[in-house]
Amino acid sequence: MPELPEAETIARGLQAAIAGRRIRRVRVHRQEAVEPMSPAAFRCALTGRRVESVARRAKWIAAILDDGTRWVTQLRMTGRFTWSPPSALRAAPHLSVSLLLYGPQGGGVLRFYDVRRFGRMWILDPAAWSELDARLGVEPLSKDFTRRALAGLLDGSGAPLRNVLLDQERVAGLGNIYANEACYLARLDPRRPANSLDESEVARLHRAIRTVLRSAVERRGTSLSDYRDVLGGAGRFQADLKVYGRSGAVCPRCGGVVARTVLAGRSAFFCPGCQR
DNA sequence: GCGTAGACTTGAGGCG
DNA sequence: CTTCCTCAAGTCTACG
Repeated sequence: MPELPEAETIARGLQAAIAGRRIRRVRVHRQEAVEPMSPAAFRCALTGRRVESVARRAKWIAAILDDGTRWVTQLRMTGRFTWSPPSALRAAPHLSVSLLLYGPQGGGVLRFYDVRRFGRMWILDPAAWSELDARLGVEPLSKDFTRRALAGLLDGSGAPLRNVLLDQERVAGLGNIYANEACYLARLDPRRPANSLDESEVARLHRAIRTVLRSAVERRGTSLSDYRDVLGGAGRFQADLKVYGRSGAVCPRCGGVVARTVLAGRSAFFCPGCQR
């Protein structure tokens, strides 16, 4: 599911829902979700803590707690949060972790679901968080992500462009949907060796990455199947997809036919007519 | 060091 | 209708 725009939408939703509230109760329904911590240690680390704020880094969700630790979630493919009033509803299938939170304006239940069970949560002290943060590449919507910075990242690799854009140690937050869409918008063949781009092509790609991500954040992400925001709302960027998941469709720019190929074991979509 | 294949996991959709 | 096969938003590990 979630790439940068989906994680951003979820983080903003969590900030609105739980920032300032205190965690009263924690239940771990699937212990793999918190490994290598034990469920008991995880519950103990969170219970009684106040959530100061919630933000996104790359595709990770990080809540800062009042003891200085970070409660970090990696959503992977199908991880999903829901926020609901404490009274309401029973849990649905695939529930991994649930928390009860209260604040001055009342409380609610935060639930973490994950059909495919890849999603994980950790409690990190400041040093462990710094280590994680340092391992991740530049935020593509930050001002550190310059054309020059992108050129430097691409120069280091002869692998296909699409694969390099997926490398979280280079650019942090792009996943398969937006990497493919950015290549399309930049009119670049995703199979091109990353280090073969000239200056104007790098400039086009830089602009395309930012345009695609900003637009997808504004649309609250792409809902192809599982992804929903914390209140259950779908994203709307799926209507704007030009190539991802659209092999055989007509290219809206040149009238060619969108093709699918496999790069490093994952689908790549592009229009052979106008991506060079 | 670099790049790719495989593994993890469950469910949906296509095909016959 | 059932069965089998392929594929899926991510990332970590193991090889060549």
